[in-house]
Amino acid sequence: MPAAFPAEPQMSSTAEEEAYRHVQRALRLGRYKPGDRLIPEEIAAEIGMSRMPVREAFRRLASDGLVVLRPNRGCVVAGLTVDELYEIFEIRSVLEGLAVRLAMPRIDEEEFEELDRLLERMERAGQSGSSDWVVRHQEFHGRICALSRRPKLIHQISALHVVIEPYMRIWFDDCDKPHSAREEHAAVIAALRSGDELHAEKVMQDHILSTAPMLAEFVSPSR
Amino acid sequence: MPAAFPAEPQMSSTAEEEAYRHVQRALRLGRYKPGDRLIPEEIAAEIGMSRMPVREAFRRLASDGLVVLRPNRGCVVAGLTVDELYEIFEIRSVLEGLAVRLAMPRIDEEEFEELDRLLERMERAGQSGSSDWVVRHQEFHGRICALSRRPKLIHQISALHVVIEPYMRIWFDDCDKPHSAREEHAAVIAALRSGDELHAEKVMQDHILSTAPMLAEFVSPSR
DNA sequence: AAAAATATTTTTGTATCCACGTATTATCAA
DNA sequence: TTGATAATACGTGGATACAAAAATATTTTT
Repeated sequence: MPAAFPAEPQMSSTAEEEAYRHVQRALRLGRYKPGDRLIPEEIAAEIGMSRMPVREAFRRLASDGLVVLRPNRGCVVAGLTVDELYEIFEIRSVLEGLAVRLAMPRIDEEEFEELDRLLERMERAGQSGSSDWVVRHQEFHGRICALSRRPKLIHQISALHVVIEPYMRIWFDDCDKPHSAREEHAAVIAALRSGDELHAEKVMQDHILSTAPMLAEFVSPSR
Repeated sequence: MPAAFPAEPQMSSTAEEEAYRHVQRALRLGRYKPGDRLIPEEIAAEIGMSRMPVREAFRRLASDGLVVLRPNRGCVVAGLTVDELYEIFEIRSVLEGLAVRLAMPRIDEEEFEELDRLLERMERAGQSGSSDWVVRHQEFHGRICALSRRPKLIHQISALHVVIEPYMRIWFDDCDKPHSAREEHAAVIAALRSGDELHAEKVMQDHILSTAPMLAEFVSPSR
């Protein structure tokens, strides 16, 4: 339910769900900064409900690693240290590597064309400097993961994309340079076409690991 | 905070935490069966609190994948299908494989002796048929993970161990046969001693993947 | 007797209330 | 002025209250 990828359509039936979506969205867009305190009463007022559903939403957000909940001291926006950021990318590398390996046998020509299309869309967003490059990028990775047909794997990877999303946005906004993303992602597609599962897995791992250092510069220095 | 491994010592300061521990423990021990409905009021009464903290604990347990929460219809114990069980073991294989790779450079002779001790303890528990073989087994895997010094990685792996724990217990209880576990784990230690990171990673992956089919027999057939 | 409709009970979701813990400010002594 | 201490404001955790939804039991109808 963290859901970076699937763009889940369903309308929120409960107040808790609405609170969860509302705060998660704000966090992904970087509206709050790490360390900011989230006061249930304020957020509840924003979306017209009482504190209880918001409190419950906080629990889920804490499980997702988006906020930190300390007893009697409330809810603060989680931030990543450089080490934690690298760690997340290490984890992503093996999880998405696995996803690629599992996806390979399920990709037909039609699917390759879809991946090419997604790559193209990501590139266009990148050219225009629009920050929905980040969303397109998630879509690209998400599409490959989806092909693995492993719900829990998809879910976990998606959750990690949510956690790093604010940093991806900062990174993208701060670098006009047309970075090497295009070639790297094209290389992933090429590796998938090669039919060599282990090779493709490796290419995805390398792609992900090569991204981390670029983001690391934009992580708040210490803590 | 799912915590299969670290045997966190801290006393529960909040009611929510106590509820979380209480229910998680019951689920791990297999006291409830998949599909069982958990009624907040009942559990609250058991441990002497109101249903609010229990509700909140449910949210976390749902994030852990231990229960399923459906709006307006309460909380039911999650069960794994065969596919889901295999999927979890696939995920474990790459995560724990990564952990082994990262742990390797940090293991000294003293640590190897500790691993041997843990292997021995696991074996003794296995011989005596005591079902804390499962706990010893977690300790062994947990020790290796801990050496990776990657908090989030450790946390995720630990969470997966919690999810499969009930099935591990059923499996162990149902098989008096002294299974191949001893050799497999000894092989992991040997691979770590070899100093070849990629080899050790592979050995751990194979070990984990080879376990899945044995457990799969004890998963309720369909659903 | 089976199916449908209705009433009743149970349980869930959310709001409100209160006591306690924490942070902040004000007051005072060195 | 600075550091300790007391007073105050604020926020959190948890209990309780109540409305709405689901599940269950009951009655009615065919």
